[in-house]
Amino acid sequence: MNILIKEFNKIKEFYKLGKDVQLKDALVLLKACKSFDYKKGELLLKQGTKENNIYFITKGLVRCFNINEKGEEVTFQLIKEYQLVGNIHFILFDEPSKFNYEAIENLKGYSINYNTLQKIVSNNPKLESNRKFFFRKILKQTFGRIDSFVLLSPEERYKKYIKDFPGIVNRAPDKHIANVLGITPVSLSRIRKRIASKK
Amino acid sequence: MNILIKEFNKIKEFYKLGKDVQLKDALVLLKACKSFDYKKGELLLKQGTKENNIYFITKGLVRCFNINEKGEEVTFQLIKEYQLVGNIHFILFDEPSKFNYEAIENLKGYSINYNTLQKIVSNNPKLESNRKFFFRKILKQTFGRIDSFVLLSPEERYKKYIKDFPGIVNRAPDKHIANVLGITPVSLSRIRKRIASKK
DNA sequence: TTCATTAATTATCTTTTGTTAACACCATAG
DNA sequence: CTATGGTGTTAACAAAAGATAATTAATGAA
Repeated sequence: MNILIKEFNKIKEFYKLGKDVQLKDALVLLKACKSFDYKKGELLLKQGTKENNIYFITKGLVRCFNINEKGEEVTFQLIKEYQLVGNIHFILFDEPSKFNYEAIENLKGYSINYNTLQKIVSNNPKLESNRKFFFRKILKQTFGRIDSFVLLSPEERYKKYIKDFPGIVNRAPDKHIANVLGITPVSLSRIRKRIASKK
Repeated sequence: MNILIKEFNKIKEFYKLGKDVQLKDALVLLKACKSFDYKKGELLLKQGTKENNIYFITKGLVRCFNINEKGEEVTFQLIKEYQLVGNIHFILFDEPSKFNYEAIENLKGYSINYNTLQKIVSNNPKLESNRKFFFRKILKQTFGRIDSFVLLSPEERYKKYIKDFPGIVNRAPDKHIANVLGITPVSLSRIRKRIASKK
């Protein structure tokens, strides 16, 4: 129970939910979840499918990547603890997922079917009125990211990334970080060196 | 009246609203709007404010730009006919706008206060259930844009832009287009030349 | 129309990035 | 323990982008 409270507060903080949402409101939801365990390397969601589970990560790191026509893997983003993983292309756009979601560390968390979640949320006014906060968080992240592409150089973007997502850089391979920043791994290596030599 | 039907259908198409929304549902909203007219160069919304009007553009082009600490103007995006202009930072995040919104062509359209709009929409189930389509459209655009930064080179990004937003390139100054693509105007000019010489 | 201003192109130079390949490092399976 | 595969760094070169300035083109106001 203590662990539940802790995790609930983390979600609340991360998604900036309203102060009126209490653990008891969320308990209906949490009861409908089942806990999961993925080993490093396993896939949570597959590209091209309309899989419909939502995963809430309590431990571990998820890589969201696309396999393009040339067969290359391009990492779109990295998702850490207390964030949600879901088939966004299906949920938002009713399209097959453009991404694979892979555990790049051993994972723990809770999952729920999106339809089930929808039903529970619709039947609970407090949860319903907090739905928008999740969209806001996602929109804020995506806007901030476009900002960083429009306004910043790759080097500045890297600095911003390690500031905004502390620790991630040490947990994921450079080639994935490079993808996220829109540059090559070689270039990332040089940027690192450049920054180090300036100090 | 005929013009209203035309414009309503354009909104419906652009934001991919549900097929069950009829003009009569939207009429409640449209009646609460007032038409506006801005001359080229005028500002619809100012950076740093919490202005709360929504503008629906029927004619003209709007530039959304930020003035940074150095006093430089950086264009974030260009908004054309049948799209909505609103203080997204205030509406979504309850923060002052990071952007100025400027008419770069003479503008015509309809505007409404966001609070008024909210009330009308909440009281009309058909409109309420279509609210999400606006968020979807915005999210889809922002996701697509991050995609293009992660996956494409500046040259490819430019090609994609003229494909996705045909005509815009001929209506806005290059320096603004360059900002949107995250490159310098000089670089855009070279990209143009390069593409032309390949053909 | 002319003049003044702003924008776009071109040129030059420097810096950065992409590409490819070699090499070193590390983990781990055999 | 060695062999293997994956990953990060470095090198060398080509291509592209940034910065700055000069030139040309376009725009708009008087």
